[in-house]
Amino acid sequence: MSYSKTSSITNRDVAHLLRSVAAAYLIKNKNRFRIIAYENAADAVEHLTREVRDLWEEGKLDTVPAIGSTIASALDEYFRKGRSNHFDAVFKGIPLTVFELMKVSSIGPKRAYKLAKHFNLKNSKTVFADVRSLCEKGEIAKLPTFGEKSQEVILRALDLYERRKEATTRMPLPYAYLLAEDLIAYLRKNKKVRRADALGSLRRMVATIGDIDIAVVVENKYAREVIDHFLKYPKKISVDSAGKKKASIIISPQIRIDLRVQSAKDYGAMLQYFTGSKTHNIKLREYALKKGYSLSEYGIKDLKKNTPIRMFDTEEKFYRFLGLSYIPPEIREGTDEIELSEKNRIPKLIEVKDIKGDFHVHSNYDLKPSHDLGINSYREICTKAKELGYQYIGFSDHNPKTSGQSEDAIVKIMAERRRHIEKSLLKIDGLDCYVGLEVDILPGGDIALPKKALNDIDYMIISVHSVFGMDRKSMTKRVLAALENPKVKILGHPTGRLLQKREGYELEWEKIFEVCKKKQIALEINSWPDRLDLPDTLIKEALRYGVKCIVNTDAHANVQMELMSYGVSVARRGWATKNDIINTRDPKEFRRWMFG
DNA sequence: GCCGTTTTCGGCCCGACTGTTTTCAGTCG
Repeated sequence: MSYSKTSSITNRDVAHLLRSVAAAYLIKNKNRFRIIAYENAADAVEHLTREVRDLWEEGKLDTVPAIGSTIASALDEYFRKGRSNHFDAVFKGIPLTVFELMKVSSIGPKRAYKLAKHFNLKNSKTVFADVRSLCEKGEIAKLPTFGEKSQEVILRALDLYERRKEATTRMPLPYAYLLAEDLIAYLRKNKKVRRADALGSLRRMVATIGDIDIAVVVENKYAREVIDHFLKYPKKISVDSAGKKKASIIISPQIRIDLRVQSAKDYGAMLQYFTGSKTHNIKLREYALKKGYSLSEYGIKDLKKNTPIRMFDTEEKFYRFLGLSYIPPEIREGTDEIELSEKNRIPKLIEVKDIKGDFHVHSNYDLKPSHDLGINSYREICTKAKELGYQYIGFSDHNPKTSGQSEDAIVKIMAERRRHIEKSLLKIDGLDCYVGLEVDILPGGDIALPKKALNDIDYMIISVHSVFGMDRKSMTKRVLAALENPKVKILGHPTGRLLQKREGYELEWEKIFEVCKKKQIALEINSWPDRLDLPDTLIKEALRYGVKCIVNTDAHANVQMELMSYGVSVARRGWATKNDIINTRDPKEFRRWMFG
């Protein structure tokens, strides 16, 4: 089973391995709860905030939920030797092509096995082409329990799979939002639609979105009509399924839209169910079951009494009936939110209206920067900040480039910039302006600004903008060295990830957290759509360490200053309260943090 | 195979849609 070098095994690899075990057991008709156990273990590994291989090295595999003694010892052998007798035994007799075929939607373990066995498919490299040609020859339709329609479905799914492989599979949250808005506007054109919401991972504000989930309120008798309307969405490229209560369309090879219709009186249960996450829902249902209730998208059934299902028009009532306080969608990830909600200890998460300033904004002032300029002047940025209701603002142009100009020239540029800002923004009522700079962290850990220029700025955001490929240890050393500079107040987009384009670099986070806490340096939560960096799981860890964060937009144009809400949503997913975020403080307190 | 402030045994989330069947298996979310 796809054994690779054990030192580079990622959580995804392990999750895939465990899922393959589950599939193998399903094919062999083993106890279905054992199958579920392996699927749960795979889910758990996928949701870990740390590398499972690191946990294994530290002897902490048993701290992973859903991994018990059996799976732990099999994984132990797997990490040590690159293979495990236990897993090998499970996979015995199952062609490896099965686990390839399962990547195609509509092909699950059973059908994959039937295909691989019956047609003796052994070459994982050609298996998709092999199945395609079997479809085209009409061979698949002849198989028992398959048929003409199944053959067609498989052919279509193969098309999608191959087209999807070329493209990235998920899109950054803000792009998905635009798509969802367009669809909702289209749905509302049908007057029978009383309400429409984007749910699922969109409502939970996950950084990258795969499918888009939409729910609408419609009177039962019009459900069919609204679903038909949905199926005629102009951007649709194919219909995946269409029933009386739900339907799915594909709008590009990698984007599927699921629609559910429900009446107003039980819409609360629908919202709850369709928002997810899957893990949250499963845990909630297990919790309810212990109290004698069964949950579904239609409401709550009392298992002890033979009463009709209880309906809820709002989510708040749904949770309250179960003895739980409301849980914001952003933290419904199946960690510990249900336990805390039961004890009424869900924190009050930060909101957009709490934000009082933006500290990562690029202007068009030409200081011969190392990276791109913005398009608005300092004054225009201030006007925008006032419009957004901010009480302070920080200008953080990129540092002047270090090649091609002397240190003295750079010092001069910086002094001139400071004079320019002070002159042009002498008095703006109710808006404190800070002169900042976003400075590159050079590969050796130095910062890309001469010492003599430090006097002309109030604060520095330091960021890695080059040489991303360093190993964890060296990168940590590099960042720690740069954090020592006294003018550093913010570590910018701390992982350097670009969603769907570039993985972030690895850091020894405990060390970073420690220094940031000691020196009162804020970790940035960057709202830029392709960044959303710091990621939510790391925010949660940072806050546990007592580190503060700051939410910025990294705007290069005024309109981008409006993207703050995405950064705030990431903060919320990291369980951040107002108190955890520096730029919610009132101007006086903020000044104290800046210069204190 | 995992898990436990009712349990170390006896439970384990719930339903829709499709195709191939003629009551259900497979897949999906």
